Amino acid sequence: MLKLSKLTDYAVVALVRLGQKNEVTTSPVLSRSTGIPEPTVAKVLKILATQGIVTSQRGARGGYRLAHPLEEISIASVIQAIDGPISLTTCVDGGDCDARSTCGLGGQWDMVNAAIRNALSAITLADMKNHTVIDRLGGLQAPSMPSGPAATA
Amino acid sequence: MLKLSKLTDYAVVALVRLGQKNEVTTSPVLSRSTGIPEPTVAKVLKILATQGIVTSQRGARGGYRLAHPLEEISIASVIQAIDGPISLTTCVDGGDCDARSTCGLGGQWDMVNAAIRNALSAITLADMKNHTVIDRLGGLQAPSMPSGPAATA
DNA sequence: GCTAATTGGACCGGAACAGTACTGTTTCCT
DNA sequence: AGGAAACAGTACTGTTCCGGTCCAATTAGC
Ligand code: FES
Ligand code: FES
Repeated sequence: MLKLSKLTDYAVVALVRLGQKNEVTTSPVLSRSTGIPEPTVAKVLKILATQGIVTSQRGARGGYRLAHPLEEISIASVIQAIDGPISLTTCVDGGDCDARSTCGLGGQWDMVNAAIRNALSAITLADMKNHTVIDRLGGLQAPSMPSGPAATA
Repeated sequence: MLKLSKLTDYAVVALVRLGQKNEVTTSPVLSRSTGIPEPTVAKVLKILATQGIVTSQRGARGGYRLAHPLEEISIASVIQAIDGPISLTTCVDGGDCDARSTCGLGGQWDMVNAAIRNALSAITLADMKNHTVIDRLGGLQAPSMPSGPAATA
């Protein structure tokens, strides 16, 4: 349904919360503070650690800390860390599409895909925290639409 | 992975092909012309028919025809017809998110979701056919990005 | 050196999707 | 009228992927 996994949603919440208290934080603490189930938030942080979004400190008195400030972490990077690369269709980036030769849509999906990716890259976690997403998206509505699409609902 | 289902990909290909020959076309013909397996393309067209994207003519010499010109069919409408509504996270539109009260991201996802939806609504199947997607997306890149996000890869 | 705390990685169950098959209904052509 | 062609709807099956759980590796502190 063009939806991203629930893990990604959790990741954003956890990261924003991590950015508010700028110190090493453990999974249980983050779980209590966000309301996300403890095992789940732990898993999310584990993945984020492997992707370099957060740095981890093992052992007692360990925990997680942001690798970059919130302003430098884009939504896209979080999505790609959890859900994998942003690829609307299988045929972007030379995917193994069955109807490659006959479809006639050569590479147009790549454009759409890149547009989505750019939009998501422009939004940072700081925007999510400060509720300033709308500012960044000001130019996102299609600029010129001569013959308005009808079947949009 | 923020990917839309393969059926949607097929639907776009089939619809563009349908728009090229502006006459009633059968599933087998469309299958041969697009390279999509016959049962699959049939299933896709059936769904599109129920959603009013195409009109169907039953019986011998029957087939499918576009209900609207290509210029009036947006990518978003096709996606919604096949994959259901565009909802990035479960918490858009009053979803049953577990951490609603504690997450602190009140409604920001709705903004992001709406942006994606608007972008996809601005692209029509005619743009896909004519390879003019890039034109429509010219204003999609975020306008101002003072402190560029670093972790974008 | 031992214990406790915490991350790291592997495992498993279940839901959603893609694809297939079958039956029924409608329409055209002979 | 009869048969063939094509859509409509439903049901089924195999597979993939997400979500969650469990145990092993690692480090700080006493
Ligand atoms: S290459 Fe995938 S549909 Fe054209
Ligand atoms: S409402 Fe879903 S994460 Fe905040």
